[in-house]
Amino acid sequence: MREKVLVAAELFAEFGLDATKMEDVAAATGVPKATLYYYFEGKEDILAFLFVHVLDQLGRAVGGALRTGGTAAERLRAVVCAHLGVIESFPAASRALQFDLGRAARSPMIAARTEAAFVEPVGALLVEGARDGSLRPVAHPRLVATAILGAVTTTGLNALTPAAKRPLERVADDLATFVLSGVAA
Amino acid sequence: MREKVLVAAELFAEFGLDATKMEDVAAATGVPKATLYYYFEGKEDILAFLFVHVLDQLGRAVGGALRTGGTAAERLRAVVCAHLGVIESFPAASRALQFDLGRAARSPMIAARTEAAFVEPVGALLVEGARDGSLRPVAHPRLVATAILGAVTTTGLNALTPAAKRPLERVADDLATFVLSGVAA
Amino acid sequence: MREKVLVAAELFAEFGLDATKMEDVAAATGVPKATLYYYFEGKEDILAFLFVHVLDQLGRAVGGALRTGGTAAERLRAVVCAHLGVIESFPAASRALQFDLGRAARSPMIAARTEAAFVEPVGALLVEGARDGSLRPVAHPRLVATAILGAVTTTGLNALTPAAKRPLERVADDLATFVLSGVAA
Amino acid sequence: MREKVLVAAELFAEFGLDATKMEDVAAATGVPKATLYYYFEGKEDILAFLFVHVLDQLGRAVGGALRTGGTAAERLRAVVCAHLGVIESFPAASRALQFDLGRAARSPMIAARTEAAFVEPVGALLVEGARDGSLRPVAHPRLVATAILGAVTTTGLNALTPAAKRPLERVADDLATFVLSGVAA
DNA sequence: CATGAATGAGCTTTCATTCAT
DNA sequence: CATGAATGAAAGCTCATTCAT
Repeated sequence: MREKVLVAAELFAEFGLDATKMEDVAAATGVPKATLYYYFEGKEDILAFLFVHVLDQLGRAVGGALRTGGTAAERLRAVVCAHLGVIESFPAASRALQFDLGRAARSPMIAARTEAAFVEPVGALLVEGARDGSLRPVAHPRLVATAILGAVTTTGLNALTPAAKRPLERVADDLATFVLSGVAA
Repeated sequence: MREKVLVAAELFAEFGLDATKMEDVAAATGVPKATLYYYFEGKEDILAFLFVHVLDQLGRAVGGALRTGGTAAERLRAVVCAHLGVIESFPAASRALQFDLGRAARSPMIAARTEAAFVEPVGALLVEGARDGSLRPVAHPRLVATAILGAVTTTGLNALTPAAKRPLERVADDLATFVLSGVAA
Repeated sequence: MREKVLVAAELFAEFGLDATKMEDVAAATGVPKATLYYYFEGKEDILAFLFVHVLDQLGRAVGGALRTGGTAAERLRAVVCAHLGVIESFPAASRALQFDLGRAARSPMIAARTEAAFVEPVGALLVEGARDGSLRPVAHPRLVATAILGAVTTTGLNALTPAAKRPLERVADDLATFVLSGVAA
Repeated sequence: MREKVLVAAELFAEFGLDATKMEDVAAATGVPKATLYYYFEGKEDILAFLFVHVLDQLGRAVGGALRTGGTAAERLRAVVCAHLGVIESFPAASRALQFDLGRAARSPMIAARTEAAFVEPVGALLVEGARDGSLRPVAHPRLVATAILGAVTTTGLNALTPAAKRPLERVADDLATFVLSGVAA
């Protein structure tokens, strides 16, 4: 029942929270406005549901990539691919999420879930990589993990979403190489 | 006169475009609502003014960094520092900008200016670096430039904006190293 | 079954008809909303049930007082006491009733029952008293009966309902004396 | 400007607070809905304005009657006439007021103003009458003042408002006589 | 008999914006 | 130039009520 609103992600992504009217969500889902209020607290609650859905997918994807065998470096590459895969699967919801990523105060819950789904596990992976020798030791793993999150998200949204999209693999390859090796010669 | 609205950047950053009422802007600036309409087309125009202001600063900062002497690699490092500097100088406006970065369709003008201020010159720098041998040749310079933009912006907003944060230099150093060398050993 | 809603009188008295939601009545009585609709036509029907209940009590109380032996004056005193007794027994419902007493058009049924329960019999008592010599002849018995109704109701609700209530007897005594002798020396 | 809503008293009196829509008030006054909100906090604020208006009139009328020369008894008779006069002048608003008289908690302000406009001064008059010998000493002046308020209000609304209204003087005379002499022989 | 689930129909309120002065 | 006053246009949300089970 609640899942029906997933098709409204497109709306929120395209127009944002405020420009998306409950009327629109009702029209897009075929669920009467009053019924939406029967299942959700309000508009923000619907958006939160969408976000949690995407972040859960991200968390699962990242988790799966981490459980891959191989060195930390190999697994980090897998994380980048998995992350891009989620963006490709839920482009609208991912874009919607991006809007509010910075607005941390607005929803501590979102910030916390982002932490748990990405920053925390990737930070740990960086530490692990420094031990197994496949990654360079970094002074502040979480800061770098955040940088990776930003790089992948921004690139993914720009390269995958629009009409003329490049194949996922190409982007993933370029991006993973950038993350692993940087741009220095 | 128009500059007076800069103090309202905080509002837009904190609450977003729609949740920020003209009333609030009037209260924050001390300029009567009707007078704001005398100087601006409307609410969006005020926000655009804010964005253009930040993007101009960014463009100038990036341009200055590019005119620095040294190899492309050295100048890229300078770009990262300059970018972080702008975020530190205008944290609120930068955060506000971040909200709408993904909402490309919303304001093609913003997308164009972001291109001109960052993606385009940094992409060119990457190509130049490949020639002078200080940077690794990359298949898609703009894609990598976008990744850098995302990495710096996301990290900058997370590491610099909130209260008790690390010194700019530390963040800049870690981040530039990540951009140049990646995380691989 | 239907009597279960009597506990909701408090709600109607406190908040009025419109501000009292079926939800609230359901919560207060423990009877599910849909079940209330099984036993009542709707919200107004529930309120009507409450009113009829009180007015029946009032009618019975007044009737009882009238059948008391003694002069008309003595029986009028008994009526005042009985009326106050009903208000004391059903303070909430009495207060709720007061709200709608003036809104005559809203419910002719209520007006009719008020007539039948009080104005009519008390008016007759006044006429009777003029005959037996215990009461002063009045030009318009119903008008005076209405005045008595207003005096007792207003005083009763003000003196009995609130926390620091005086004993019923004291109020009844003062009030009956006022009704019988007025305030002239 | 604010006075324009006085013509809406009829609506509130006829239908009550909740059944009277802002739309109706706008239509009745010719003032656009949004403009009503420019001058009033909301619907309740408009009703409060109406009440205060009537209570001020009542207070003034009572005050005027009290300043009349003569014994306390004579002045009490004047008070009853003045009170009925206010009801006759503002029948709609008076009826509207009656709805909420019992709902004290809802608006302590109304209760306080009723006190100040009627209960308090009339109570004092009763005490004064006991001194000048024109009125019978009563144990609880305020209680009796409340009874008088109820008698006059209830009677006034019932006898004056409806179509077939009796002349004010007749009602006033009967009522004043009842208040002064009661119904006993 | 009872009731959980679902919804149609509105209404209050909020603002961006305008314009006479 | 600047602004206080006024308002048109919307939209979020609530609830009484229904009905299948």
